[in-house]
Amino acid sequence: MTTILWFRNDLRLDDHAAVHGALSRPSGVAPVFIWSPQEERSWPPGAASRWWLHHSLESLDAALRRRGSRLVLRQGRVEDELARLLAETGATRLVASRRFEPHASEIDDRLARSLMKRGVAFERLNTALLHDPEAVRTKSGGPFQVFTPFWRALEASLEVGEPLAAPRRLSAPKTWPASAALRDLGLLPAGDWAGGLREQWRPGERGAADRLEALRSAALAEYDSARDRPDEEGSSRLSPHLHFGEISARRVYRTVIESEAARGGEAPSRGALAFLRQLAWREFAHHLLHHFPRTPEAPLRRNFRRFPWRRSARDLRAWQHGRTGYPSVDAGMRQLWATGWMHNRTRMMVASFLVKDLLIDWRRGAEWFWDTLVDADLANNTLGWQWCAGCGADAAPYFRIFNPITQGRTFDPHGACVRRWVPELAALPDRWIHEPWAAPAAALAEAGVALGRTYPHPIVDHAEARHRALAAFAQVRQGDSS
DNA sequence: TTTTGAGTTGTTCGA
DNA sequence: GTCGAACAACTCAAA
Repeated sequence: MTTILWFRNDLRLDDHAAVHGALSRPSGVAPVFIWSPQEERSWPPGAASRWWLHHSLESLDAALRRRGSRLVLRQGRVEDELARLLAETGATRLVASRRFEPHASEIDDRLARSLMKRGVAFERLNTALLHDPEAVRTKSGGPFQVFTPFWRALEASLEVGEPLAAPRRLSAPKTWPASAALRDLGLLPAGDWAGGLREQWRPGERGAADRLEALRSAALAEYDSARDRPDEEGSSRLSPHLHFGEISARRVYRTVIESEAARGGEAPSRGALAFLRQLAWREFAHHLLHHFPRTPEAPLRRNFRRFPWRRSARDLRAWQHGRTGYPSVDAGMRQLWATGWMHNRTRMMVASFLVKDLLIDWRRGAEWFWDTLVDADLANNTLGWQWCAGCGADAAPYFRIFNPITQGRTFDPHGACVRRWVPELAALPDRWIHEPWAAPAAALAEAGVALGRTYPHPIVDHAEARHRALAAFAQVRQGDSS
């Protein structure tokens, strides 16, 4: 008897209920991954995500080989490939992690029905989240739409048990099904632009565990304050690892809690609480996506359907390429392009700039992030953009418009981020680094900056753009029937 | 059913 | 330079 262990965004062996589920019966196990981007409809993994996936699959395969197994790779429609795999192995059981993306869970539901007819059980286990979106409910039985009550309710009921250890061995199936070669999946970019990614990241379970250990041993103590500073290494950088399931949220949660207990404090430190809150936002994002499956494409608040977004391919391109003329915005966008990642504060700032200063539809921003982020995650990306645009759950008030100069001065006071990612401004003194247009001609000349030539003039005036945004947002207020 | 309190991350203005 | 208030109204969640 053979069990097919179907890996998706759960590319690990540690604390993996589906792996344990597959091993729970005396049978051979065939671990498989099916590459089927055409089935992801409008959200096929972007180039940065594919780069990550390539290396993560490589890492998982190596881990499986150390345990007497290996990863079978296939590509095509999942339904067809699974049918073939079942035929090739004679398996009667399929085990996988539950997926929460609306389209993916539809595919899985359909598969479960068709497999049942053929006498094959499709077992899906929640390996991705701390909570079950169906189980956490408001007192009136509905889903939560505000973070704080959600987190309170979740904390009250949260029981995170001892994580499951990775298995020592996986028994091989009687016959190994055919496997594609990893490089044939075509996940790596054609041109070699991934150098920045390679420098910054180590996809796979080991890389994830190292990040968690760095958080536990050092960053957690300062997390409360340092996490808000893009010019410091204060954030956990666990997001891509969590997205691909190279580490479980349960493992992360338990490690933080146990580390705090070992520290001997009365209660978890401020840093630990702040971090767990961030982890809870990931839960909340999945909770929302599960209960409001159309939010990747449509605003949660209906009145935003009539929002007067501007269409400007030129402005959108300037934003994407880090040529808005606002150094803090441009630094973030160029870092994103080079490394597949951006600090959370910078994400908020560049998102506010696109949505409020440029009045460009948040979906254009979400699409760009989707294609460029190594941690692109439908739940998190959707929540983040809707929050910023003011049209989602717990949305930012309409008057919260980030000032890129103020944000730069507060969170990157010496312009370290700007100097690194916008090198043509590197020689400017701190005083002008976030607003080169205000610098005296002599200072610009001395720093080798010629505005409009070596670095663009601002594409909008922030003060004017702010007033324009306030007027536009006034149009979608409730009670305004226009 | 109605009421009440509260809501991640900001900026500007005027004292 | 620092500080508090204003920016408005809406929706959620619970009592």
